[in-house]
Amino acid sequence: MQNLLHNLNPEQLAAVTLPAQSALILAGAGSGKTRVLTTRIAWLIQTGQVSPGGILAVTFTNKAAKEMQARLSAMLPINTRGMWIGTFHGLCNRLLRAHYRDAALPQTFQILDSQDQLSAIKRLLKQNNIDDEKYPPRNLMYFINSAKEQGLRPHEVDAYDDFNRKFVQLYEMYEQQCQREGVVDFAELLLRTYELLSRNQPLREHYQRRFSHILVDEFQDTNDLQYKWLKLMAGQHGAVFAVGDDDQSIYAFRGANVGNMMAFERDYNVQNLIKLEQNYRSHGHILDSANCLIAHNSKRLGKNLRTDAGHGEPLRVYEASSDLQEAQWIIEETKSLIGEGMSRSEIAILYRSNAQSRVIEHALFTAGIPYRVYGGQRFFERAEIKHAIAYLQLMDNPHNDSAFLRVVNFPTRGIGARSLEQLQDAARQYGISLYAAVAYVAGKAGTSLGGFVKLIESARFETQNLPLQEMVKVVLERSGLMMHYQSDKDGADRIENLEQLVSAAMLFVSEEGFGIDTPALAGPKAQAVAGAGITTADGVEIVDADAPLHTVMSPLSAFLSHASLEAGDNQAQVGQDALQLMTVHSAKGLEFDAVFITGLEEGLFPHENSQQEQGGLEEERRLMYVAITRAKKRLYLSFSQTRMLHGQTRYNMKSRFLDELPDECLKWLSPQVQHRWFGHTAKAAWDDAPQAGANAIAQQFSGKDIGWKAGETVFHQKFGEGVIVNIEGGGGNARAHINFGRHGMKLLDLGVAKLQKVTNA
DNA sequence: AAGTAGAATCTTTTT
DNA sequence: GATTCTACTT
Repeated sequence: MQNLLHNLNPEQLAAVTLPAQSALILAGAGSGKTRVLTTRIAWLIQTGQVSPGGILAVTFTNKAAKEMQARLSAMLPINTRGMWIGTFHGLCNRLLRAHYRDAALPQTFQILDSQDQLSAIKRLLKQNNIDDEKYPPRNLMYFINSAKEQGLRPHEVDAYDDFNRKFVQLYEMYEQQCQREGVVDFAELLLRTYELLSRNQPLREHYQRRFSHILVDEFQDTNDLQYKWLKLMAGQHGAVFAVGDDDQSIYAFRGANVGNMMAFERDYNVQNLIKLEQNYRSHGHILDSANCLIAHNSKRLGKNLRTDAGHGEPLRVYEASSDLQEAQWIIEETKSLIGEGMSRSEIAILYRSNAQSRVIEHALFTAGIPYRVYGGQRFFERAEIKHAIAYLQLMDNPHNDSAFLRVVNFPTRGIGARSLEQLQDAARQYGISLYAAVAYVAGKAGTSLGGFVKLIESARFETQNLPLQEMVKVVLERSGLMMHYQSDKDGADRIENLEQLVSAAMLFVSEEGFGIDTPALAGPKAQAVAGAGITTADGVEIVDADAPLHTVMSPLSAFLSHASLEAGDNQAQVGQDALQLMTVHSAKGLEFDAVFITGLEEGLFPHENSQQEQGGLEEERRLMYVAITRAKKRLYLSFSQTRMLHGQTRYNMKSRFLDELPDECLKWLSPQVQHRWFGHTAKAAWDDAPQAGANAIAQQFSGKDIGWKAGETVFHQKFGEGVIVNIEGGGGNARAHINFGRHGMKLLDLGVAKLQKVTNA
């Protein structure tokens, strides 16, 4: 016991050892959140308050779930494999497999990832001759997902106008299509499980009894359905231990509702609210800046981070003349950090949007500095992998039309649009899947399609007794995928990926406890483990969904779920010591010795699209808060006067977030190019000057030229600071478009408007 | 039926 | 600027 709890600070200790009641832990950035969560579980088990089977720990990402599992294994002398630790979606998948009949799903139901879902929607629209200009597939997808995330089925959605009614109708048709095909999307996993448990009393009560302790990570990221799901799981007596940070809520755009934290406090009458405010990550100036920035938000539960570390270095702020020069500056600074002995992997370069990485990558590449970009394409999202998976999907569930269409003519086997049209007509006529409809198509089309069906069937027959990895191997050959990429001159990488799929299958099978000799199609062992089952009042035997996957599904089904739920690594070349490039979103949860936050410009960060959204600015500010709190020792902030975006040069003003940081924490670095336009370089002693000094207004220039140039920052009595975007006309009647940020774009007569030059740094 | 040229679009992202 | 989708050609 002693060793479990030692080194916890008073708040952490209080949280870990709370009585078995619901609690809300407000865990600030770098306050030891994961440690509290895992120690809480270990403590509950070690003190005998709960058995491992009584714990349900829910996370959002597979990474977080794995980390929790790993830490627990280190803390406890028991096998943590049997514990229910996973993502919302992973846990739902497991439950639905075990209770597939009650959930009205085929045993081999398959999971659509977002790509699959979008193509399913496009197919639906095309099939029903619906104008996708008027009803864009993306919007429909968003509509469907947000309805599901609120727990709403089509008939429950408020259809307030004709347009909306059409969406509702399409939502209904989409559902029918999914049901027919035996596929579920991500939101459906949650909703189906929720409905299963709310309708089935014995089942619900069984799980409610079982899970006496429910622990939730990143609670601020839960959506409405996830909140309802948790509530249902907990029942009247379950203790929910929710850990989160309202200031780090940055996923509202995908349905997360910070309001769930307040709702939780109210609904559960939470007596135990503990704030973890002691930060173990960042130096003082960095933390003070973060606190000061986030204080500008109004809707907060209230929290202020503190540290025992000293002030440390000031935040260095740099104004570049262009995005290229910003990248150049980053390189100079990283070189000097590396020179000081910092390792490259401890330096992160953050940006608001992916488009910004290109310039930086180019500069790093030219300079020969190794770097790693996060957020690229992931393993299971690669086209060749998706193709291979589609063959496997058809072998497990031939009614998956998406999978059918993906590979029916890939590699090409002479089945074109006309044959498929015929097939789709037949399928529609009989209300069956494309695969089943093949039998009804006659003539030449029928022959080539029949060949495809034979291919799938014989592949299934040949591999029925083979373990998964062998099955994958056979499928790669029999499908012709290997051959196809072998004859492709740029196919080498794809071949390599396909070979990696075989290793992935092998690894999966051994890690998930299937045994590497188990046939891929062997049914779940759950039925055999009768002891785990319970019998309900009406005599129905319930086979309990035990934690390990092999008790509820076949290796193939499990692997296919895995491919959808865990798209794999999205980081390139792991291993070598490289700079870390990523968006601010993907940096959440990580920490680095040194962090660069780049592109701090109005329109970029905060992003212009956030202005229209309710609460958009506050979310952007939380995003900035997340970015700042990633840094341990050094923080660099930069913005640029000009930037190439979407093939156009943009002139942005510096981000308002820079103005929201305390002057005494900042050190403005001298700009190099500020006054080159006027033939001389102002070399003020700015190096150590705080912002106020650097913001000094330069004297007005007079002379023959009009004295203004695009990209310059100016000051206007009424509109404040703005950036000249372009100048039209000349001499006495020159006019300029000036971007005043919050006040919008203005067209001003340069002869009339009383503008002052601003040389802000 | 398959490959190629022009047009539209473009925050953030996990499951 | 770069990708992705549609329309057109062969």
